[in-house]
Amino acid sequence: MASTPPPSHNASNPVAAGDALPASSGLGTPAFSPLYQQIKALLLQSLQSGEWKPSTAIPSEIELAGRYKVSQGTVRKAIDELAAENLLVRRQGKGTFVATHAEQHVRYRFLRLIANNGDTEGPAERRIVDCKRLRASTEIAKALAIKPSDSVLQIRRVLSFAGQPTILEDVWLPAAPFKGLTAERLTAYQGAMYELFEKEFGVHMVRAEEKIRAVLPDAEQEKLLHINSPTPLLSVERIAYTYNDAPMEFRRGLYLTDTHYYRNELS
Amino acid sequence: MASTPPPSHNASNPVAAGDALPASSGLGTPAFSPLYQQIKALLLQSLQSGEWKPSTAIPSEIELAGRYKVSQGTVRKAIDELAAENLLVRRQGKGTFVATHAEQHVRYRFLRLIANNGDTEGPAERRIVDCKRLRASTEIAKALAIKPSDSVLQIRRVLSFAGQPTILEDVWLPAAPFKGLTAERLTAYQGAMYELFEKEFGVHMVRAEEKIRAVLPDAEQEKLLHINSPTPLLSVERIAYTYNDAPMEFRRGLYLTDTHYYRNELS
DNA sequence: GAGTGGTCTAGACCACACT
DNA sequence: GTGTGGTCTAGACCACTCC
Repeated sequence: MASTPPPSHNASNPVAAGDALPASSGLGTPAFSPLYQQIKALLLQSLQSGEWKPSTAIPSEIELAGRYKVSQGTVRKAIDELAAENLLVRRQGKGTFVATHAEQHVRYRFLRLIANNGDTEGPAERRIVDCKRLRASTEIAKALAIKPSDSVLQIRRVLSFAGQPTILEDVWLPAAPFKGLTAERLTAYQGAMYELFEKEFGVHMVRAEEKIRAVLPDAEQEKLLHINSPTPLLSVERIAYTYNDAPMEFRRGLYLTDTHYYRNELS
Repeated sequence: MASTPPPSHNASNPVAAGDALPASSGLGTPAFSPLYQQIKALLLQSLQSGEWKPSTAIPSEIELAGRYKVSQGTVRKAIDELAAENLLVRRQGKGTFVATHAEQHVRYRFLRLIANNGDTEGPAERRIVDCKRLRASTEIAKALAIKPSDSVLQIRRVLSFAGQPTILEDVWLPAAPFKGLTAERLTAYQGAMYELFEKEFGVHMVRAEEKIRAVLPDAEQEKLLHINSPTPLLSVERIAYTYNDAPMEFRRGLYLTDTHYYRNELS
């Protein structure tokens, strides 16, 4: 009994690593996938499908190990990666939780604008200027990976810090997943926009890409930001993605950078 | 022999986790430190001290495990973290290597400027405008964590893409570690600046922080970038850090963002 | 084939949070 | 105390690289 051979584990596993090993069906790579990656994919599926909702706990490592018929260590490694990607949050002694935008310290996770004095507060005031439904331009359609004929919501808002309008933002959303979103609901909601998306539409933004440029505002933009003299602004174009790497938001922000700056860490 | 008790490992270990466990010497936190963190610190020390040089292989996991009297798994976890921080690079079948700026695909690791058409090429031309030695201003001294009376090197250069001057950069370095750096050596060197720092001065930049704003250039800056009409620029202030988290460079870049953009990923 | 990192397991024990 | 994640170990086997 001391020499029980460990089960040749790739035999009866949750996901077959490959149907036939040497019979590479024309592809150059056999696409070997470690067990923990397969587990990770399964966990991801449970997140995508909404089986586990933001801020709730997922099953314990031991339970998941039993469910998937693998060791706890393998589940750990899968969860480790999801935690590193900010999809899950581990809390020792309590459990592993689905990440959310609805918590104080991560509320403005994607907002990199910091006050010169180091204050890391979110905007004090959020004013919805406009919210309307229209057809996607080719640019927007491309960013959101939808057809130009599809309809989108366009939201314009101004964020202020200490009474000073600092950010002018245009946000475009595919109309279908956000059916029922109006200027009133946006104005009424206390909290970050991504928090609203999560709670009211079940859309959780996972990651985003930004393209940053320096621009000069036009007359209308100057007016909304209370700018009198010629002032360069940061143009921040963002595409935000949800679980399955599907783009779910396109956003263009104009940032005033006299009292604030955009902070980035390189490594 | 099947029940050899595993050695109560915190007894004779490389670094004592704490001299006396409950005798918290006035501090609120006992500062429990896992073994792998201690190993990580030791590895970090070998990197800092220059014992292992960039692009060379460090000892194998098995050897390190023997050296530190811990299991291979513990060494693995320490290396995993250093690899995640881009200090080490793992290569299956070959070994674990000290990260370097001197490789094609990571040469411009900290340069986030991308051509609009997606080209990810580095600058085609690098022209050194000036390189002189002077006393640190209070701003520079603060950024570099040195005394205002200390001397620093100031380098000014222009980077061009496809013949078009696109980046105007001022770089400040503490004079001491970079003794002997001249405009001639900078001009002569083929490769990225951080590659030169690494090879000729043993200074390896590990991470950096950037503050980004939109600005309007003055007359001299416009001239150096061949700008005729009023054009807003991206101002990118960077502090770069070496192993021990010591600031070793302050840099201010002015980026032309008509043909390029600054790319950032959020997660 | 020998050496390296990569995966997987099983089991012990520690630190932390709730109750 | 019980349950959860966190650490550590020892050993087996796999995948990749080079000789």
